[in-house]
Amino acid sequence: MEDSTLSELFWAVARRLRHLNRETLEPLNISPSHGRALAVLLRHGSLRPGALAEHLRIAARSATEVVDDLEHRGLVRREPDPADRRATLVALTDAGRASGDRIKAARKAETERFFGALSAADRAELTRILRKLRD
Amino acid sequence: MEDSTLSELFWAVARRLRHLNRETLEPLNISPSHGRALAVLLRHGSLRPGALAEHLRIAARSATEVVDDLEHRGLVRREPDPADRRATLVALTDAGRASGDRIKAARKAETERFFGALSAADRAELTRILRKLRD
DNA sequence: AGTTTTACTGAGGTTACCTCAACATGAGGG
DNA sequence: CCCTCATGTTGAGGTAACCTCAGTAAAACT
Repeated sequence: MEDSTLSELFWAVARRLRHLNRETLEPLNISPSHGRALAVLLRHGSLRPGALAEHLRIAARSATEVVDDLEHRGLVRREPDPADRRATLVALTDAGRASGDRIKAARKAETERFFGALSAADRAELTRILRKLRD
Repeated sequence: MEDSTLSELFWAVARRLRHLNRETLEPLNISPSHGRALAVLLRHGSLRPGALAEHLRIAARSATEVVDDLEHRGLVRREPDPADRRATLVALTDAGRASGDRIKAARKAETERFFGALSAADRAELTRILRKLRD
């Protein structure tokens, strides 16, 4: 990786962060994509599969699959949507909520571990610059 | 995405960059992973599948697959390694070299387009900070 | 009432990886 | 020289996380 375009540097960092992420999730027995789904449900409460898909930016059909898996693991439960008989609501079970909380905590610790290598000033700079790139 | 931990900000940016990358590669009819392999071959010349795998940080078996695809598209060619009869060398064909050059140019333009939103000073800062995170 | 739209899901496909085992060759020891 | 062990590649088969397309049921509009 003798390369030094900004893109490649960026990807090298992304790679490290992704690995770290996988490592923090592994002991919780949760894949990154399931983790994301749990986080969304934790933030927004019960959602229809379609809405969950939008939050995760995946196709509705793929959300069905994620929900299948989570349901199979007892982390979510499908309930009929009282407002629309075509629809289903995906709700966290107690186990799911507990799992989600653990994930959130682990993720926070991980972020601190990773970006803790930077000074407060550098973190602020990075935040400022990344915001520009995001928009 | 009301969230603003540094991790999530970072991923939001990564997402934009990945999309841009896919867009630049699409008209060249090359998938990101094939593009990476071509880039490695362009930089390092003919390589054994195993060595290619190391550069791409994937399993040797997976490199076989990438090479299969590229060979099928006429972008690389397998040659016997004169130094070791167990081994094979993966060499770029003329078409592969041309394709690799086009990719390199497109990628460079893309990087400039993306990070061009930043001032020179910001780019320098970002480089400095990302380097710290990479190591 | 009839048509169109919306919500979900079965069937089946894709990409980009993986492990494991087979097979050939190479390299070192006795 | 033979035997064992290591190395390089690949067939077989698997996985995660996506996708599209088509079907069914219910809702909404005309």
